[in-house]
Amino acid sequence: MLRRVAREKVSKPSVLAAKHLIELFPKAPFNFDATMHKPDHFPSADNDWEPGIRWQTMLWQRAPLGLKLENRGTIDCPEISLSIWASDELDQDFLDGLTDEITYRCNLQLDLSEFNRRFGDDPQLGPVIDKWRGMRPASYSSLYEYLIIAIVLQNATVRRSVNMMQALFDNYGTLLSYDDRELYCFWEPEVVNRATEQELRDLKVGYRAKSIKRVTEAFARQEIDEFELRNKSREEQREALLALYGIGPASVGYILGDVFHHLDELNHISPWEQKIYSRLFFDTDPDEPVSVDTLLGLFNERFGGYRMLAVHYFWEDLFWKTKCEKIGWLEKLIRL
DNA sequence: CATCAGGGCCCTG
DNA sequence: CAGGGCCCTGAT
Repeated sequence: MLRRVAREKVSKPSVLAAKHLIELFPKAPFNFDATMHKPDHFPSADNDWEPGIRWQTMLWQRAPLGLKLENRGTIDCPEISLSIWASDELDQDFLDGLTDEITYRCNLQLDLSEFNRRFGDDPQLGPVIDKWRGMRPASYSSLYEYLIIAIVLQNATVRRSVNMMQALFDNYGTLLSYDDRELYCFWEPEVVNRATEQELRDLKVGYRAKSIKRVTEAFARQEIDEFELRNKSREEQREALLALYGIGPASVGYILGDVFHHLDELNHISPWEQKIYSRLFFDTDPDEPVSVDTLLGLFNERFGGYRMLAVHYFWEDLFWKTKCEKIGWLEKLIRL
């Protein structure tokens, strides 16, 4: 049987000419870089970062946008300058809605004071909070987009996830040009919904093609609504997400934390995470990790109410360190 | 060259 | 509820 070769899009980028500027005021304390860049995320063509600046594409109200977020403040007096590029002029209603959405996704109004008060003196967490004070978990994507990211993460090394994501952008994304750079913007679910499972398979996503297809279909048919889900309970959200084909407890755990901001969500620890936590909290050899139950018990006892947020601080701290220093034991666990 | 596990999940028995 | 299969890749 002949296999169709995936079509490579070689279209020129669409140039976004119209520019708008908005000031955002996150709730202090706010750490710009630790919120706007997560070194544990695999690099993808829809965003870029350098200290003080994050570029991010965004599909909002069917309009592909180029965003640039720039740090204009300090941790205790935060301010973000948000530049927005679009193909056409945007009206005030659109900009207001967009501002609200970015504020939600990036968790800009999160009040960290109780967390800081409660754990500021913790011998292990306290120093990490001091170091990253104002950091918060954030999602830069819609729920649909995050689900796609979660699917390409499954059972793959980082390099493979990067390749799968790039192939999807090349074929279904929109290449945008703004602020002297070219970044891909996500597709509307309808676009991938028109593709066949075989077309997706030809992008070397493997058996994930079926999951991508089924999840996309659920959004194209509007069987799942991110904004309705935001107002439901954590368990209702969990149930709705688990009902999606190809989405299991590991993906749901990330989504409840990053997308829906549940700061106490931590039920699932995958084997590679187990090794890293064992080393961090019990100083064990990664080859002989402590049990998942032991780890969950420890988190529950020490960080109850903020399990996900607390672990997020340790986790990000570790991955920031890997940016500038070699951590031998960790490199084996993060397979590139 | 072959074999295998990987930042899961589904399905089967 | 334990375990096999799944796509592809790069490490061994």
